[in-house]
This record gives sequence, structure tokens and C-alpha cells, in this order.
Amino acid sequence: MNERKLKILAAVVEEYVRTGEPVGSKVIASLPGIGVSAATVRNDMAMLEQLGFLEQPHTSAGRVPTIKGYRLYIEELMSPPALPGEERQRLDEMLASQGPMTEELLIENATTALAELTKCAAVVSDLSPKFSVISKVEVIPAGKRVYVVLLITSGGAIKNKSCRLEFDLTNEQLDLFSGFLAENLEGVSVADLSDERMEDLTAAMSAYMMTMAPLVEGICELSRDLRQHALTFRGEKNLFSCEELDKMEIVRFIEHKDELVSLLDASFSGIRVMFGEDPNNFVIGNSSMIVSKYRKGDHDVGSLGIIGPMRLDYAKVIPYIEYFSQKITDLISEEGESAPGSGSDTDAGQKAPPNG
Amino acid sequence: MNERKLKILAAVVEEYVRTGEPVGSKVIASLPGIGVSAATVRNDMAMLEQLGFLEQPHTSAGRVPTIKGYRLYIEELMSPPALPGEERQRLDEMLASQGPMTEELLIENATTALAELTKCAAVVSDLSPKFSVISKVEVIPAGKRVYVVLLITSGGAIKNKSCRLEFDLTNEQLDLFSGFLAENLEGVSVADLSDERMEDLTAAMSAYMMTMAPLVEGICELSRDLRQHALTFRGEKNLFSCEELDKMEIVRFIEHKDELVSLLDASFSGIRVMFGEDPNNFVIGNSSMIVSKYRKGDHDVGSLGIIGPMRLDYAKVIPYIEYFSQKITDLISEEGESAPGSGSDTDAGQKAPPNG
DNA sequence: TGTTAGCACTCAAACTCCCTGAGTGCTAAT
DNA sequence: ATTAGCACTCAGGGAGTTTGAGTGCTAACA
Repeated sequence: MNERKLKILAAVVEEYVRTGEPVGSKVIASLPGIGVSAATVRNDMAMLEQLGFLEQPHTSAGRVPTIKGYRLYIEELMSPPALPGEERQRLDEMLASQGPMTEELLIENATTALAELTKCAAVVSDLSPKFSVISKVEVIPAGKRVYVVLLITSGGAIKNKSCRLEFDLTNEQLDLFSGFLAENLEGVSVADLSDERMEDLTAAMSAYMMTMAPLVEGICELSRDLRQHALTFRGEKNLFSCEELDKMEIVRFIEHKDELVSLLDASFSGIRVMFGEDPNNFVIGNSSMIVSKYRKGDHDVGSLGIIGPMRLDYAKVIPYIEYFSQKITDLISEEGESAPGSGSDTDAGQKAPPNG
Repeated sequence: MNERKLKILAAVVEEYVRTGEPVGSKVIASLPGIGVSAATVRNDMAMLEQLGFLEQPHTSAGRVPTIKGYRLYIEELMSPPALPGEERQRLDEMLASQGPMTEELLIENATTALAELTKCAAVVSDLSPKFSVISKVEVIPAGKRVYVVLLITSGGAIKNKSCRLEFDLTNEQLDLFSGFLAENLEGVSVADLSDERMEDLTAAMSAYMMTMAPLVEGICELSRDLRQHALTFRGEKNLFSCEELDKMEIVRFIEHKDELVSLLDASFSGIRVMFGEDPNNFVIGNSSMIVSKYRKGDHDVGSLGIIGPMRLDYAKVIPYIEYFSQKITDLISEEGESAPGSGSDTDAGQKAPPNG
């Protein structure tokens, strides 16, 4: 594997990404920076094919990169351009929103921006609320025997749920219960708010247990919500407008996008690129997925990435992903100290990404 | 137009819906209940074609219904089966949910169920919160100078938003403001909660205006939210798995589904069937949309329907739509007095005069 | 007058055959 | 080690052919 062969491999990848057609020796030879004849290129390409970096759709066609070829290109060969200052500014603007910012809103903007910039589907799996702190618990009477429980986190997330009790509560009961909740839950990390902990709490106030059970259950559910990966998904349409992906596979994929979480969860650092090769895998065939983690303080608290065709301009899109993951890390990490902004509108059940 | 011709038209529609292939005279002649020869059928079909109810994809193919043909079939010819009791029970179960039922949840369940049952995309445009009553307004401190405003309606909708103030409120200020809001807003119909009304209110408490402005603005926004059509959409995947619809058109459609509201808004009664014929229209070509209104008390407060291929088993799906719209009407109308439950039994089996 | 059998006609779809051209591998010359 | 040249391969596209489902029309029949 000499220098020139690598250069030719890179050229094939880039040319193929650009045109979508198998690329022949003549085209490569005519490229600036190659400087050898088509015949020489042919010899090298034959070698690269033997090594498994290229393949031919059929005998008389040009070469196309294999997954192994893409991988080598991405890991060693490509040179992603640094984002110029103006570009960064543009990206920052896409993350911003007119109201003050919450983590949730930030994630949404980032996903939308990523989908738009890369013309791929974009996905963010966010676990950051889990590493927030409960800043407020409220129980609000909302009708005959109906009560709304409300959980607010330091990250600005607001979750609510209405519960029905068997009996109405007296004001004293309500105050007592509210006080109890405030004392025991406010300031507690969401991560610590496990079901067991809740059970301990309810045991501690067993006198009221019978009556309050649905409220406690409601709070459990809300905290379970907060501890769970929230999946944000944008740009389905970009998948559909992509010729090389099978429409039915896309549909199947979108239906099961929850399963993405397991892929996004995997621990790694830096940028990770996966290819939809294994037909048993739920991922779309002939697709690729590029992911990066972001952090909050010292924890990895989420992953963001894109899903698109394997024929993708990696050198262009990877810097976007890197920039966003870094930016999100910065923004949500600093957020801990200063109070969270205002402007969120969380709502029970609303905005489940339109069911696929 | 004699009896037999109508029977033949109906047979062509049903056969075409069943097979998806243009249907020829021989097939029709062999159907039970026709009892004439293929030649006779041919003569009748030629007549039906002249009248614009059928057409031929090409000279040597069978006949396919035109839009006019579908319309006649739907309005006069088909006989939708009454839903048997067990079927109704199954549908009721699909509407129910384990937790306490809210209008919002009901709508969601109905949309999902409709998409699943009909294998089409299902859509519900809901305006019912507008005809609910504010049952609770709360302002909750949620951090330094951050307050969450919360609106709960009699229908069970909960909206919240966090706002940032310039200064922290004293307890007295908070109590006073809360009391003021409760007194002036609770029990008020959401429809009456216009921005002007809010302005009047704020004028009435102008002393606090400067400080409270963001909160008032927040409440305005929440009530604006409540007064707006909420669009619920399910079953995109069903559109994509439908051969006869153009994938790109589907994508375009899904991107602009907000524009559906204008179509769903139109006032009509009973069941309405529309066809995606006009290419300027944003609707998908070769598709059809079946909609029905539902009411709350005396107002039409929403529409629900499905979008699928024109080649659709109308006789099967229309009863579902009728049943759901009746059921939703019953459930959200009774809700005013007693809290909504799941389980009332109502008759929705009448044949609605469809509307073109 | 309405219905039917028969026949000639039509035309999309599937298939075959052939040509073209891009691209290759191999070999001999440089 | 590189290159020019040549024979070879093969997908894609166009033209011609066949097949068969389905039609309209007409003449005979009840």
C-alpha cells in the first residue's frame, strides 16, 4: 500500500460521492494530483480491489468503494475542512431561539439544524434530564378528585400528569403532602429518584398511602420519563428523497426508531461511523450512521448523529456533528450554575414525534 | 341507467378495489348476481364509460372506476355493513386507556386506532379545548426569577410555560396575582379568553403590570395554544406502503400537513369524501380523504378522517369513521357534567348522507 | 326489443436479438 | 515501474415479435 494507492482510493471515494456513478480509471487519471496514466491507475485499482477496498458492480463498470474502503477513507484519508468563523456563527444561530433556552429546546434545534445541513435524517438521544436536579414538585387540584402532579428540573424540563384519586383531599392533607414532597424530592438528582427511593418515601408516610397512591405513582411515572432517553428525530423526508435507500426499509426503520437507542447508547468516544450492512440489523441497508456523544459536566448524557446513504460527503458532514456535540456539551454543562432560562412548553404526551 | 347497469358499476368498483387490476367483462359476468353474458356486460360497460363512470387505461384493458364512478358508488350503491356488537366493543377498547381519560388522549387513541384499522393515514383536527372552560390557573415559582404558568381546562388539557421576570415576586405579590387570576379566569370559556380580554384584565391590575407582564404574556400564549386547531396525524407508514401513491408526493404532503386544517375546517355534515385529483391541490394525487365532523354539545369542534389511496374499501372504512366520530362526540359532550370515563354505549350505525 | 355468440381488432407487457460504449485485464514495449 | 494497445466483457437501450386479455361490432336469436 503505497502513497499513490491511497491517493487513488481517496479519489475514487470522493468521485463516487460526487457523481453516484462507478468511477473508471480514465476519470481518476485525469484528476489533478494523480499524474499517472489510466493503465497505472487500473493496476492500482485492481490491487485495491483485491485488498477489499473497492469493488465492481459488474465486469465492465468502474469501481465503487466497499464499506472497508469507506472506513479507511474516513479514518485515515479524508481531510475535513475546518469550519470558518462565519459558518460557526451561522450554526450558532441555528441553535438559538428567540425565547430563552432550555435543554430540550436546544436539543430540538440541534436536531433540526443537523437534518437541514446534512440533508440526512438527524437523531438525538438525550439523557440529560437524568442528570438534572428536581427543582420543584407540585400537586395541584384540578377538578373533582383529579390532581395534577408537576415536576420541574434544573434543566428547565417540565413534566405533568393528571391523576385521579378515590377521595378529595382536604387542604391540610394537600399541604402536608406537598410539604413532604418538597422536603424529600426538591434538590434531589433525577438519577437518584428511582422507584425504590420512591417506595421508601411512601413507606415513610404510610398513613396517607392509601389515598395518595395514584399521586405517588404519577410522580414515579414522571421521574421515569425524565430518566429515560428522549429520542428526537428529524428529516425523515431526507431519507425518502434519497434514491439509493429502499423506501420500505425506511418505513420499517422509522417505525422502529426506538431501537436506535440501543445503538446510540453504546459507549465510545469521538465520532463513530456505522454502516447498514447486516440485513438482520434493523438499520437501513446501504445506509450509514454517524454519531457523536455529548456530555454534561463529566457524564456522557446523550448522542447525536445523522443517518443517510452510505454515499455521503463525510468530510463535509462530520465537522457539523463534531461542532454541535461540542457546542451542546458547552451549553448544557454551563447551565448547571446559572438558572435555566424560561420559555419551555412541556406538556403531557404532546409532541411525540409523529408516529411512523 | 337501469338497475343492472348500477349493479355492474358496483361490481366493477368492488372488484377493482379487491384486485387492483382493471376488470373485464368476463369477470363481471361470472359474478353471482349478474346473470347475463359477458357481451351484455360489455355493452353496459361501454354505456357506463360514455356516461363517465368508468374508463379504460388503454383499449385492450378492462375498466376502472373514475372519480365520478367512485362518487356514485359511495353515495348510492354501496351498502356499508353495520358494525356487529363485538366489533364495537373492540373499537371502544382501542379508544380507552388505563389512566384517566382526557380529550387529548382520546383524540390520540382514536387517530391511532383509525390508522391501524384502515391501513391508511389518519388525521384528527381538534378544536375542542377552545370550547372547554379554564378550570385552574397556577403560577409556580421555579427558580430565581423563573415562574411556570399553568393552565388546566375542564377537558383535561394541561398547558404550561416557564417565564422569566425581571424581579422575584414576594409571597404577597404571588398570592395576590394568583387570586386575581383565579377570580378572573377560572370558569371562563377558553373561547372567551381572547387577547383583548387579557388586555382588559391586565389593565385592571395595572399596578402590577410592569412586573407581571411576562406572566400575562405567557398565559396569553397558552390560551392561544388552546384555541388553536391541534392536528394529530398517524400512520404515515401506511401511505408509504401504498403502491399507487407517489412517494415524493407523500413526502411533500406530510411536510405540509398543516395545510390540511383548511380542508378539515370546511363546514359540512355527515361523511365527506374528497379525491386528490387536482394536481395544484396539495393533496396527494390518486388519493382520497374521508372526513367526518364530531361535536361537543352543539358545536362542531373537530374533524377526523383518513387519507389513503382512491382504491379503498369505502364500505368497510366509512363505518369506522362514523362510529368514531359519534363516539368522540358522546364522550367529550358528556364530559362537561361528569368527568369523562370510558364505556358509554352509543349507536353510530346510521347511514350518513355523504357529501361530495 | 333486449340478449347473446362469434369474430376481427387493439395494445400493453414480456421476450428476444442486436448494437453500443464504457471499462476492464493482459501483454509487450519503453 | 509505467504505459500504450488490444481483445474482451457486459449493462443498457432500441427494435422487432409474440402473447393474451379485453374490446367493439354484427348478426342471429328469444
